Amino acid sequence: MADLVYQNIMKDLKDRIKKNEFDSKRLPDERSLSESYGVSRSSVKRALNVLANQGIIFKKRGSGTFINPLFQKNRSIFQYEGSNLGVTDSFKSNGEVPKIKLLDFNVIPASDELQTELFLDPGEFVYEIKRLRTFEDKPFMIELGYIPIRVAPELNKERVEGSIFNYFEDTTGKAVTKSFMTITTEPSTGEDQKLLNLKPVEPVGVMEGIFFLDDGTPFEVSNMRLHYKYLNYNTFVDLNENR
Amino acid sequence: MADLVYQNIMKDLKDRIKKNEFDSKRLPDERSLSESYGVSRSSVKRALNVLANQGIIFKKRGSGTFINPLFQKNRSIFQYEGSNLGVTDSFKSNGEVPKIKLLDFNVIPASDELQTELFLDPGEFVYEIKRLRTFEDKPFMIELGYIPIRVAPELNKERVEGSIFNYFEDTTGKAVTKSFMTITTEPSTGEDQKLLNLKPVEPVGVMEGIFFLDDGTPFEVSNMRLHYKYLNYNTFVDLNENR
DNA sequence: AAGTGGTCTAGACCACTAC
DNA sequence: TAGTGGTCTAGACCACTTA
Repeated sequence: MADLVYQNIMKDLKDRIKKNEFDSKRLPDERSLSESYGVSRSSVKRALNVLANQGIIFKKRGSGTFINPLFQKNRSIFQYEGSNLGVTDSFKSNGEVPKIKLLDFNVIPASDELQTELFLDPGEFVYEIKRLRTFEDKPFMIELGYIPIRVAPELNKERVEGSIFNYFEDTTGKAVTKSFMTITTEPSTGEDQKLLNLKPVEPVGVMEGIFFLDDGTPFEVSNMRLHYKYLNYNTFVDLNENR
Repeated sequence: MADLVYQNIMKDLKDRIKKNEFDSKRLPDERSLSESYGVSRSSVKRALNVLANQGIIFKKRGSGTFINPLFQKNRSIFQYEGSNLGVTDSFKSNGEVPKIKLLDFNVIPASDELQTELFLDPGEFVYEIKRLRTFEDKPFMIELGYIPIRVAPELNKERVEGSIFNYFEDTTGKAVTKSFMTITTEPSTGEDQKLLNLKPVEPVGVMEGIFFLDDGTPFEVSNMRLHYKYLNYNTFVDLNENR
């Protein structure tokens, strides 16, 4: 894929961590890695920072770099890692691909709220796309998305039955790379129970988000209701970078 | 507080953005900023990367660095801004202070799992602290935490009835600044329903995490069961793994 | 004292955008 | 072609941990 030094090192280290190559839970020091990979220490640091931001490793000044023991524990099939955005890419694809059933597809005027969130002018139109995602014949997510027609004028019924992000990137070369997300949970509604095969006592996880293209253009507002067993959101927070 | 070059520049730029100083929505180029701040371009880049990772600016190779219009137009979407890790500080902004009811407080040998997660040697002890958090007399969270006695030897019953993070920072000068969290949801158990005043059909949000000190020392493993109306997690994701 | 990660510099070259 | 952000280097010095 990429030919970037730091990304290659990052991927290599990730693989080696997954293979338990560093049984001591400790990585070699940065200067050694720099030498063994034949790159500058800065590039090693950059690779390590990416892994640290994903919560895979953490660094202790003065002592070394260590593998996060929580990283491989508790992995469900569907998992947001902060390293993927869309649903399609969030599956540990062991060959099996999630499927989509289109429930509803309309073009409607953007509400006030959507105008604000998608940065639209009054009177602009959006696609309203309601889909049910299934995996191995089990439904796990009801997705209600809104995409401005101005941004993606070529959507149609057939195209939204697959990954919209992938279709958009393939045809325009523009990728969806950023998102704001809000995660909450609710008791399931009658519709949730019917579509997701839930008992009344079983809840849904709700993920609401705005997705952006790399240049900052808002691309989609999405409301995702997940079967509670599939909500598994991992996140690493570092306060030093948040203010 | 900090005397770091990139953080000072980051804060300064954030202030200037909030003051609408860059009316054109476009920031000066990196080389100009480097010169006007009297620092290297690398430091400017680092400051800009932090802002980009917070979704406040977007960088477009070849054209420049731009302010996210949503940040100026609707800053409330950026709720994560200034957010804190601990429960106590999350409420401070509203003026109200949450209260704590201590349910259980023990010192026990660390289980194998805790040894792994907190980087402990066999035979080490941890505090087991079970607390109920209430806000305006309404309980909203059951918190089960484990803290190594080696890290915080001076805890006692009285002290864990307040904010442990704040107490620890006040007495040692070391702050809890990082966390790795997994967010899920579950139907409520009988205990949840009793303590959190939930109906059987109402779920809990579950946040499990390890909290770290700034130097990377694991400080606490925590399992938090939240009244579903209080689980509200905001996050910004940027696929471009910068830094 | 030795070893570790953190910060910062000065500069080279590359990739993309706009004109 | 000029200007922008992206990547990468080689090295200096600092702050902290461990022995």
